[in-house]
Amino acid sequence: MSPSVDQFPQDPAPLYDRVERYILGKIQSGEWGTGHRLPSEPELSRMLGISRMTINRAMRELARRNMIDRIPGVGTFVAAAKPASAVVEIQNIADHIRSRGEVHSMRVIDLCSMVPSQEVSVGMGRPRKAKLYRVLIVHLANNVPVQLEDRYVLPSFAPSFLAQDFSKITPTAYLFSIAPPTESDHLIEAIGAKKVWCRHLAIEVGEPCLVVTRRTWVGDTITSYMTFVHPGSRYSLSGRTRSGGQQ
Amino acid sequence: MSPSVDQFPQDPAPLYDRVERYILGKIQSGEWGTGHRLPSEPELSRMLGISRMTINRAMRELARRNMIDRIPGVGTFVAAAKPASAVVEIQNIADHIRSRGEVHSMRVIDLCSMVPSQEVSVGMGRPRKAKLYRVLIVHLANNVPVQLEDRYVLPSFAPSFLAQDFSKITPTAYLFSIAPPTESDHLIEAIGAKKVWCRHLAIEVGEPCLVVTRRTWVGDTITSYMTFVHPGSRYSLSGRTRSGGQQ
DNA sequence: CAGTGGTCTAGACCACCTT
DNA sequence: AGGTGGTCTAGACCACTGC
Repeated sequence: MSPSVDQFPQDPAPLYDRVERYILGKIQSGEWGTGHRLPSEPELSRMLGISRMTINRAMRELARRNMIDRIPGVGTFVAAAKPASAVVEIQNIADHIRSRGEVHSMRVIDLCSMVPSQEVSVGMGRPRKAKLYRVLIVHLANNVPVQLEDRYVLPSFAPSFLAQDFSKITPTAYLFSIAPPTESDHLIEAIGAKKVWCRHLAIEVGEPCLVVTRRTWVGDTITSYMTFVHPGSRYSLSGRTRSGGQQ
Repeated sequence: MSPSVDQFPQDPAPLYDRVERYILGKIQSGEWGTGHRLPSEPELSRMLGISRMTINRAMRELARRNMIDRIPGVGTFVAAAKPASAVVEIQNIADHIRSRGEVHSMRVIDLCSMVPSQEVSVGMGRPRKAKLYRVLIVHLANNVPVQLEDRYVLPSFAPSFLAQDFSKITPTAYLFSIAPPTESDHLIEAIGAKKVWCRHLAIEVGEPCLVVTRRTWVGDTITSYMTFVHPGSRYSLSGRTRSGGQQ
């Protein structure tokens, strides 16, 4: 008896989709364990009575999802399960606040052109005494401060930066409108509140803060360097992940 | 003059790949701005002298990457640039330590069956007084404590949990060997050190700690609930993101 | 050498949208 | 009715692998 991909004949799903699930079923049931060699494309094509192109599309999709490994000239194999890389998305603070039904507002503390600290200069790969635009903003949720944003921006990237009203548009949104970042990195730390932060966030010195430091690239140049300081008691990051690997 | 996809005739890249880059070029150069309607598949097929199936594969790939929006019966449009969702991966602590060239070791403080706190019971959706397996471990990097792992495990998922030697295999690795999690969620907070943590991590009460709370699923059941406590001064999370959206 | 996956084509049918 | 994307097929050629 030839195996059938049609476990649910009335299923209107595309054929390649059903082939994917047919293969996934074999893997998840354990019938095809890690490292097991799958039937070749022509073989599956004959077995299921489906065109090779359709089989190919299904397997290509599974390979993209790292469920199987394909080696030209050799064969196709069930991939080893890999740890789901737990992931946290750093959301836009304004959206995050609004999504919780709270009111987002901003208070601009400083907006100027200045020579930044060496940490920032080095982090952005700028000459020691090169000036950058800088904005210091407090983000409030229902009038309670939840984030202190300390941001430096490459003047040549955003020449009109100093003319913006950052109580109305977030620096993130403004810079995004010039050009969306192509890349970014970030560092998350727990740090005791520094004295400078306290008056803006209405917290005590030493109180645990969640600090996110982030750089954004547009092409090859670093366009912005920023630090987000959140009172630990009023802000946290969360996320949910479907397994990236197998199963 | 008909446009050519062959800007680099000696380029050995597959045709669909060159078609993708041809389209991306139009978008990134601004010639086709956000919302611009792309030529239809048959149209591009004629324009470039390439089979419709190949055009389709290229466009399907671009749609998967959210570079274009496709509406059956209507057309294909340049997608709006979306904020790259900055993302942080929560790495396996042992790998993380080793990748920095340090020596990872563990000290088991507790391994037992117990009724957990209500927070854990509720978090795992268990009856109020149901027992769970629990392990409390300190992870050390070069003999310096960097993580306190407080983990609860569903007994029916890992019946032999209490018989393991968790100074040799991490709970994460052991549970993974039973069945890789299919899903997980997580919460990252900055919290002042509680008294219980201090002796294990060699820190002072109130010192800022980076706390990650995580649950893992296998199928529909929550198999494990864990809290990772890191001294803020000795541990941080980092990551890098290529833009998820456009350009 | 035969077998594998990677690619490409021409043509076809379909459901859906717009006119 | 004509256009659009979605899918599927049969057949073809290729580079590469392993025997």
